[in-house]
Amino acid sequence: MKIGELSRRSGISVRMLRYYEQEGLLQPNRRESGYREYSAAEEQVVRRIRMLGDAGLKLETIRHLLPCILSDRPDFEPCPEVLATLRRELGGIDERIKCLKSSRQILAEYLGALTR
Amino acid sequence: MKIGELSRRSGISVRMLRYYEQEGLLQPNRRESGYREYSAAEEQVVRRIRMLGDAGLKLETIRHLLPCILSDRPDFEPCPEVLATLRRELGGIDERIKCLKSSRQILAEYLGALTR
DNA sequence: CCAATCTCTGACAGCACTGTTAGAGTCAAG
DNA sequence: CTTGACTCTAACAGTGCTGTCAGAGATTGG
Repeated sequence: MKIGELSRRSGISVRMLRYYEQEGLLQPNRRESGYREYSAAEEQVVRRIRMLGDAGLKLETIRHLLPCILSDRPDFEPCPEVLATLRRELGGIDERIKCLKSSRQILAEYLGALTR
Repeated sequence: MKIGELSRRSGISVRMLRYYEQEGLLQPNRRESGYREYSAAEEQVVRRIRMLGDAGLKLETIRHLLPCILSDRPDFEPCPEVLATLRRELGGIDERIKCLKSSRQILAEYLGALTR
């Protein structure tokens, strides 16, 4: 599929799809004309990138973790650096979830008090 | 307390404390010299700002919610706009938590597979 | 074949946040 | 009172992400 359709399907702007590529997160095939051609697999990758991005990971971090999101099962010897990144980001996500839950509670309590 | 001490205690840079003020999130008293003087209450506000910020809320949003984090119980008629902001941000936080949990699962599964 | 629509690259701009630096003034311990 | 540490304001810089625009080429339906 061409970039416009992928954009429509994924909700990610054409601009950002090209940016993902520029940052090394995607390598779509090209037609002779130069047009990018995305596969269904790439659509899935894009959705995961987006999900991790929304979770607060930087694209550069996501790039390091690409091997993890390209295959469901590891089929290579895990480089210790990737392992470390994985653990670090997992910790960061847990931290962020904790923050969000605290914040949520503060706001929810307040909303409850307001609407009682 | 002066800005440096607050920075040390809260872990927020002096630069950012001044930025919070610039954005209307803090109004510390001033000594005659011009030095900012922070109260213990303000330290708590700063911590909550930080928490909400880490959770992904923009400072501008946090500013709208300030009344909610300044007092534990509402003592005024809730302006409908604040109410709407509150609901909207609560929804956004829920969404973000969902995202984070999904992402966490992807990474955790992969880490599990790698270290098995 | 033609026109409307899409895509390409490259550049510029903007936002939100954060750090750093400079030059001037303040504070506090000795 | 002197000195080193702190603070003030203002400005500039940089990062990460995102939009937009311009000019050229590709695609496709009629």
